[in-house]
Amino acid sequence: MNFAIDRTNTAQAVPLHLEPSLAPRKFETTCSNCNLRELCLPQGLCDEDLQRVEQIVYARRRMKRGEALFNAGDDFNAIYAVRSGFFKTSVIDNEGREQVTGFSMGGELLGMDGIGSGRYNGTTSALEDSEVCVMPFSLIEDMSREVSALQRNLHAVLSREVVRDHGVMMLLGSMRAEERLAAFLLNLSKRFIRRGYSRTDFHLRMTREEIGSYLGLKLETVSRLFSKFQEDGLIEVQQKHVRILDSEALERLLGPKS
Amino acid sequence: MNFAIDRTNTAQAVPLHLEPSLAPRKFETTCSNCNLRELCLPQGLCDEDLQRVEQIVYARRRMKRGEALFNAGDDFNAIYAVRSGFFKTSVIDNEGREQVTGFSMGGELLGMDGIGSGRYNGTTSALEDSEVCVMPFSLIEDMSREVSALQRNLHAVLSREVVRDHGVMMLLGSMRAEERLAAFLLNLSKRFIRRGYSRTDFHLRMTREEIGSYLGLKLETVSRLFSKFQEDGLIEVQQKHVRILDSEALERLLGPKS
DNA sequence: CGTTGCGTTGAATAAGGTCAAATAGAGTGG
DNA sequence: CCACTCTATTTGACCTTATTCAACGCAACG
Repeated sequence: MNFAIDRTNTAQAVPLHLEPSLAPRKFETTCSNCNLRELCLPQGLCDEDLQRVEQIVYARRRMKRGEALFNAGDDFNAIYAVRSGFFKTSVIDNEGREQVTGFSMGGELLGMDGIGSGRYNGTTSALEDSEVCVMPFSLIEDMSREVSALQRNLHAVLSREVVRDHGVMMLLGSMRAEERLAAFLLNLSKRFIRRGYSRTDFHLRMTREEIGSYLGLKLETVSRLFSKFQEDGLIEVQQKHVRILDSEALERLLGPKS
Repeated sequence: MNFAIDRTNTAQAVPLHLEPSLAPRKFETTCSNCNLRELCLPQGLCDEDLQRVEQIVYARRRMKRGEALFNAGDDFNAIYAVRSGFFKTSVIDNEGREQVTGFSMGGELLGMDGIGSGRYNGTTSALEDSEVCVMPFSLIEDMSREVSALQRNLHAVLSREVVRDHGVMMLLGSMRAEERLAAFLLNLSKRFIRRGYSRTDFHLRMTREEIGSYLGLKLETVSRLFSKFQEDGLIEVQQKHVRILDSEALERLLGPKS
């Protein structure tokens, strides 16, 4: 296993997929005045550190719905922070089966699966028109040697990704279908709240099939469960729009085996 | 979410669970002459860096079978490298269900799930008498600011943990029971090979129930599959001893859906 | 040599998957 | 703006897989 990452070029590096027009420049929105700051890599940094860290954002990239931010196997250069929009990440096995490993929204980081091997392990694509901050990883490494608060945050972010994944394993390995969907909805709700959206009303950006893949269920099962939750008065669903009517009951579903 | 890690004490830190007898000292076996070096944190380091990095190993800890290295919720101080033995890590949900998230053997690192929150997220315990190297995380952070090869390795290790977890999600979310067990056996085999053990003959240190938890199956299902694989001439099982007779056939099981 | 934990096996059951058909929307080009 | 297509979703009927419940065997250990 070889994880030589090309770090001969750092600040000068121009990832191939970036248009020249996206070369380094001052952005209207910097980390300092980004409203996602406290959910993102610069979380908790003091002003001075923040000034330095925002230099890491080498570019912005706008994505259209359906577009891939990176594909499994692509050379790893950068990690990305979601500035707006919604993403899914998935891995494909030898037989072509897709497993969605996560959905990402504002402030969350993408591409960390590429650090270890120098190639992205999964494919990440936009589920709606989106924008990301491009952060060349070599810059992050350089700067985190100097700004220890950044170093700490980077480690924390990586570690929390591991913790998140263990939660998904629990979901996939130990929960029944109903519980999985309830956990999924509550998790989305919680993340929307932190971003200032409604805790009860939201628009799912992913299909039933993508939800199913993430939850280890077939799309028909997901659809049936949505209908069942609706019949039971827990939620209201119409296509991609969901309203949570009784979140306590959803929480209870996660509870005792019933 | 708060991930303040106490780093007021670094080299002086004496984690509470360490006996005074385990205070820093020269070890018979250092990283430099550890045969697991290339599977572990110091992978690929030059001699000079290695000298410095082996200072990180603050102590060794011997573990008896069944003993917990750390429990979910314990304060996070250190990550651990397995020097010998075998471990399982699991998380427990609100309703007391256990999900095994991984099994670890020589050279693999434990406890990285604690970095983000300052508390270990899962419980790791020894499945046989074992020994670990104790590496206080604050030392690792300090040194990885100075030794960039260490920094790179730390990031790589964390990232590979994420990749590994995504593989498990694929297994749990998309594979059928037979495929899961086949994948499990082949994965163990591969890891044993790298450590110089037989690729075909090994002793499972975990129970059927623990295998089942890891694979998202019930222990009876695991037992039946072992029997079936044996009937089909793929393996020979007797209790915890397994011999792989036809690894190509196991590989094929992972293949097309049959 | 009984106890205890772990593993195996069988029969019945339930949960979710598969297959199929109908419907509803969203997007597209005329 | 409307008709048309294509895709996503819903729902039903049936089937398969893995679980549940239960009994029994085995091996280690005091």
